Amino acid sequence: MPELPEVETVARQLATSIIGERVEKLEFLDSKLVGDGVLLAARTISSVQRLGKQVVLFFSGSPLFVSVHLRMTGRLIWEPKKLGKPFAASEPRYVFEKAATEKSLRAIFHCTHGCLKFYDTRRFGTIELSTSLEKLTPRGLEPLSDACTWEALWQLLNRSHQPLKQWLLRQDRLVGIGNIYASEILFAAKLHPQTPAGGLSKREVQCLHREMQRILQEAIDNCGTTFSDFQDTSGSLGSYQNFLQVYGREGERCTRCRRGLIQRLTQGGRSTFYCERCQKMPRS
DNA sequence: CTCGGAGCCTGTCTGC
DNA sequence: TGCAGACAGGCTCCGA
Repeated sequence: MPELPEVETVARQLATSIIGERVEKLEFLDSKLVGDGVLLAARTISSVQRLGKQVVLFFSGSPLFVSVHLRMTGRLIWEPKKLGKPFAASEPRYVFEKAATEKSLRAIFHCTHGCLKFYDTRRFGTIELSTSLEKLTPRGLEPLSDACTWEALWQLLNRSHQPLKQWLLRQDRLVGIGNIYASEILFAAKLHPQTPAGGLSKREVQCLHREMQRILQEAIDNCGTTFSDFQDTSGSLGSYQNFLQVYGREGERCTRCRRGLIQRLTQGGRSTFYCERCQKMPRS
């Protein structure tokens, strides 16, 4: 369930390992993944960056970009040749359990000094090759960019009748926010998830904007969120799960007001968590 | 144009 | 113990 902070973490840590690596070939092991891997032959990785929820590899020479979308269960793991002991790109101390995960190996970037392996249990992830960075760049606003002022957010929210929680998940408006952080941001901003997105006051938008940036930044500082009950706790080993106030806490008492209980509701087929007491629906 | 729902996919958990 | 069904969820597609 990588969202912006998890993808940012993966991109940053991957950058420390693979910049300067020369790709020999890109091998696809899943019929769902297609592309001309030969294009990458003898190209050198010059940069790794996050664009929305995608990890994008930049190459030196004529324009060529590889975008990896991790979706739900995708993981990128750098396995150096010499060390013999592979490790997660996002966590050097990670003990890799080969037998358990080899089945989900979907693609391999063969490089001079090792392999960058793409694992994806549920096969939702994608790898895309493009000569145009513009094509790969998501349309939505980057929530931590200079362009994302509260006024810009207000403009985007304007006129939408969609419930706020579902609006936050729309990548064509705002990129990077997923199910976990949407609940956390709304809790922090004391906004009910079913509040119509376009109906917020100026003050509420300012608060939403401030809390969104604070939570995403704090999550990045903690290397994202990892759930211990997740199939195997590999990939990014962040610690932000220790800071989650509402997500996955149905029935628990609110840590803020200490009186309300955390409720769960389904919006657009996905779980939303909120405090029944301090996230009131606005009077319409 | 906006919005909601189905479908994609597989491992885990729950109930019978 | 074994099986069926529900569930997790980012994103695209389709229909209203």
